[in-house]
Amino acid sequence: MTASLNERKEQILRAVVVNYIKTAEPVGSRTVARSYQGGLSSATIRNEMADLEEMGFLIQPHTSAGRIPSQQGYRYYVDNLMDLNELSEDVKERISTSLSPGKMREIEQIIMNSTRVLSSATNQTSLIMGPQFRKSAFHQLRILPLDEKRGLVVLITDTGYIKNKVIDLQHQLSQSELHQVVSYLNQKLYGLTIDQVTTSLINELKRDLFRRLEILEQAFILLEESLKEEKQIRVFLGGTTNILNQPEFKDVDKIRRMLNLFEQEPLLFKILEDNSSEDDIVVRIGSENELEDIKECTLITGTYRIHDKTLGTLGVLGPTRMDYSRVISVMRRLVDHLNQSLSSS
Amino acid sequence: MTASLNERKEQILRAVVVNYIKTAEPVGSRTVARSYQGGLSSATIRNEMADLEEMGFLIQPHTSAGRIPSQQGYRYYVDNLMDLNELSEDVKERISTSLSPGKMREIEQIIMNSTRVLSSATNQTSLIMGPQFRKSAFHQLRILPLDEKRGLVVLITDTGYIKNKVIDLQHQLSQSELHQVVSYLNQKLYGLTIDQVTTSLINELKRDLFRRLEILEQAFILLEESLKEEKQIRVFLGGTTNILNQPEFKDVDKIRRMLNLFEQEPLLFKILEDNSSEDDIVVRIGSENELEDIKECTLITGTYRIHDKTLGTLGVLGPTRMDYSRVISVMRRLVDHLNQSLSSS
DNA sequence: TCTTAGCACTCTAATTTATAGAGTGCTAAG
DNA sequence: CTTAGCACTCTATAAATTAGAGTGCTAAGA
Repeated sequence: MTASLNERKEQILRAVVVNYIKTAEPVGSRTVARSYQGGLSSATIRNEMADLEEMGFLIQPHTSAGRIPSQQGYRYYVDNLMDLNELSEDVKERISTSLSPGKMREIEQIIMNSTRVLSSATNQTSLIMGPQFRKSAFHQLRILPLDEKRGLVVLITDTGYIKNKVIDLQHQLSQSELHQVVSYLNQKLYGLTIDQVTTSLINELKRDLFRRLEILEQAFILLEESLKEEKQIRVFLGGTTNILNQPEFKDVDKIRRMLNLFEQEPLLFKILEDNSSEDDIVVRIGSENELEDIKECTLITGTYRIHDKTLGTLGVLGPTRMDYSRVISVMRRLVDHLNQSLSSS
Repeated sequence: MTASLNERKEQILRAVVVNYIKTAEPVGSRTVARSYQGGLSSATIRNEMADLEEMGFLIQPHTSAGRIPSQQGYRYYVDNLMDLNELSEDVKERISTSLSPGKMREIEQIIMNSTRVLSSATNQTSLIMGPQFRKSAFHQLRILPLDEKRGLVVLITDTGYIKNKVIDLQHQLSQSELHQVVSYLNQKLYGLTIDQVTTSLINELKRDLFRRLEILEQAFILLEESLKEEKQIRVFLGGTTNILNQPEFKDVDKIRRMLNLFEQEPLLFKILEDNSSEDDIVVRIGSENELEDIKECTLITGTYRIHDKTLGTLGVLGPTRMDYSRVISVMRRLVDHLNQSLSSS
């Protein structure tokens, strides 16, 4: 816990942060003095700023430049100084229309729309992880015979995931046999989370069933496969090009590293998963992030849920100099809308 | 048709192209002289190069630099001078293993694997358009009741597409009613391409069916919707970061334009569709491309098919200075493998 | 004790100048 | 027709110069 600042220092720190977020240029004492309510000379401000630097809230890029906020400075700002700004009607509307139900029963649709809104309303890159398949509860399994040789397995979870997979039915099963198997499985698996459907459970069921039906090997293999395949989850990205507008990414090499990161889905997944906490919204500034590649970035994540059950996480990733107030406001509203529109369906 | 060149000019042009592709630096007369079989002085080469420039095959960035190939130069090289290089065992293997059947029944899997191989083997950005849904033939329609209120429509085409969509079944249909509708539709639609399933045909069927069943409005709406939704097609991208390694993209602004293009799926679709001709492989150099944004790029596309029916198109996009020989070789082999592995399933 | 005007000092970023080197075109001789 | 030789051009890099923003410190004033 860092010591708290007196009123005046707070006001100066806020001025520096706000200004720097807006202009991306180091902020000098004169600039702060101009915006300071009540009037103080730049010299006084200079003294205070020197103090703030010594205390670790500000940084001087070089001797004759203004100050920029340190990571600790941003942190103090977010925790104590920032006030959330009211969203424009335009943004509010885009959020509601893009999540308007009716059109969308598919969860993937909702997610992709969310990335779009999130990135365009914040001018940053957004990433969204859909409902965690592994934590969804098993709801229904169906097998549709397609022709003599092939069938379609359809797996449905309580969070609205619908996975399908074509499988070989080499040992031909009769309609009624198939039906028996399917209803047995549905009965046994209903309500379990996908994580709970372990290999050993499957084996147990298999043994159980074998007594009654003998040609099921195939059916089980496919079940296992279709589950395994979904262990990794999809992360959706939006507005990746937005980082190119940020002056901190004028260096091609940095751009490369970022874009490279964006192509590695497992990493993105890890980033989001690490941050899905009980709190609705989490702000991780700079080195507060675990992952080396984003230690110069800020990640703001929000978790959406349905009846207190965590479904997924959305995130905004950008330079530490990001408009915290705006991003958090947008995130707040989007999460609320998501919670609402998912609960109502 | 441009005039053809004499042996010596061809040899010089080839040397310039090959060298420039390799080094990305303008090629001087000395360099060409060194690699010239049979020995000629740089002065002679200089004269020839001056001729080639006047004829439009070479360009001089500025007076005291070497030459680089013009668009026309590349074209001549590709049409007359290039010999396809043998692929390394490594690449061959990656192509076959990534397309090995068995694992993959899903067409999307195959496509995504192809993007990966294509971009990594060419060091360029690859884009692939899957089987054109609209041109696939209707195969089967199924409706699975999920619970009282909802059903799952499953639409299957002859090219292996499986689309599903959850729909409301507000006016409740009995099992048998549903069954009647579905089998009627299957009978009527079988074998038509999706493009042929027009709104007017649907309306006709509707009228026809209304005589027998009255509560079908819903079912038809969903059919129409699920078809409409798929009008736009997915284009998969691979290796988008590869353009950052190309020296012609050291300018952040160019990068932005490119990445922006990559985010606009409809444009990518148009690019690929424009180039899916009868020819297997098409090379479009620079301004031969329609789209303004890629007039400084070369696009090499390949079309894969099954029994002479065009399924989809894959492309490699990079600067005009690209290793034509290698890209075409990789593309050739990948297309062959695709054709083969799709025909066999 | 706190504030502030004043001033010398520092450092960067932009601009100018100088320099080296690669490559050319032309000429004239073989 | 080929080629050695040479003056010339142009760029890219490095070095030098300059302008300006902002600081820290001092000393005087409230």
